[in-house]
Amino acid sequence: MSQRSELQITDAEWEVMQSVWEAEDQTAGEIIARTETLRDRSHRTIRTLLARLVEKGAVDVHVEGSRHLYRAAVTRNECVRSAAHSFSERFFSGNLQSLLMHFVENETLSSEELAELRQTLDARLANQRPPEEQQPSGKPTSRRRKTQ
Amino acid sequence: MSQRSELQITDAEWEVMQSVWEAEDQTAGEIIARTETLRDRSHRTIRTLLARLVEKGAVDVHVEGSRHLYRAAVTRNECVRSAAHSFSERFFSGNLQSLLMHFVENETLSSEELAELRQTLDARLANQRPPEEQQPSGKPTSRRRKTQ
DNA sequence: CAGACATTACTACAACCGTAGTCACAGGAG
DNA sequence: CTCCTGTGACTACGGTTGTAGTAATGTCTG
Repeated sequence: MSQRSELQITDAEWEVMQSVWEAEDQTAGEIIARTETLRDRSHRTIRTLLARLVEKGAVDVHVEGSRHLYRAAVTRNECVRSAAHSFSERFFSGNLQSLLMHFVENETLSSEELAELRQTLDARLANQRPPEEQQPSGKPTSRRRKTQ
Repeated sequence: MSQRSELQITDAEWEVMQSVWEAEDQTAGEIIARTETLRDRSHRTIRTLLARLVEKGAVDVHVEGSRHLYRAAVTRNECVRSAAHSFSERFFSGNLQSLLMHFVENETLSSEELAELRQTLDARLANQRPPEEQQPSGKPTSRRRKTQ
C-alpha cells in the first residue's frame, strides 16, 4: 500500500536507488561500489545522495553493531508508478491511456515488439477480465469501430 | 524536424507553454490572462517564466510596433516526445517495450482501455507493417485510418 | 501634456539538486 | 597502543526553479 506518493526522487538519486534495490541490506560501501561503476562520481556524492534518500524516506537505515545497513523503503514499482502518474498528469491530463497511446503511436517499435506487446495485452485481457461480451448494461453501439 | 532535443521545460514553464500554444501571436498580457486562470500566480511570475522560455528558445518574440508578440518556437508534440523519451530513458533504460509492458502489467487499466490499446496496436501493426511486399504500381492504398 | 497604467529588463531569494569537502569517530593493521 | 582507512554528520557552493519585487520606459486618456 503505502501511498507515500509525495516521494520525489531526482535523477541522481534514482541511480543510487537502482543500486539499493539490487540487494537487501547493504553498507554504503557496497552501494557506492555498484553505483560508481555507472558514472564517475565521488563516493562523497553518492553518500550525500544516500543520506538525502534516507531523509526522504526512500531508504531505511539501521545500525547493526558498527555498521549502517541500508535498504529500500519503497519498491521500484511504486516509484515508477508514482513517476508515471505525475508524468501522465502533466502531459496527458492524468490519462494513463493516452500516455500509452502516445508511445504506441509516436515512438519507434518494431513489428515484433508490437506483436509481443499485443500478446501480453491479450493475455491480460483474457485472464483479468471474465466475459468476452457480457455487457449487461446494453450498450449496443458498434463495439469496435474497425475504421479501416 | 528540429532536433532541439536538449530543450528542458520545467513544470511551471509548461503551464505557460500551454497558453502560448493556444494562439499564434500573443502579447504577454494575453498569455498571462490564459495562464492566470489556472493557478494563482502573480503576473510577474508568468512574465519571468515567459522570459526564461524565450531564453531557452522555446518561445520566439518579435517586436511589432510597440508590442512584443510571443509565439511558440517548438511544437507541443516535440516537447511531449522529448519528455517521453527521457522518461523511458530514465525508468526503462530507453526500452519502450518494457515501458509498455510495465503499464500493461502493473497499472490499473480497465478492460476497455486495454482493449482500445490493443486496437491501436493492431492499427499500428497493420499500417506500419508494409515493408517490402508492396507493389509499387498500386496507388490506392487505404489512406490512413480516419485521422480523428 | 501629465499622470495612470502596462510592459520589459533587471534583481532577489529561498528551496532544491548535483557535486563534493571537512570533521570526528570507530575499528583493523602493525 | 597508534595510525590509517572507512564512514556518518555536517557544511559548502554554484546552478536551476518557482516566486515575485523594483526600475525604467512606453502608451493611453483626460
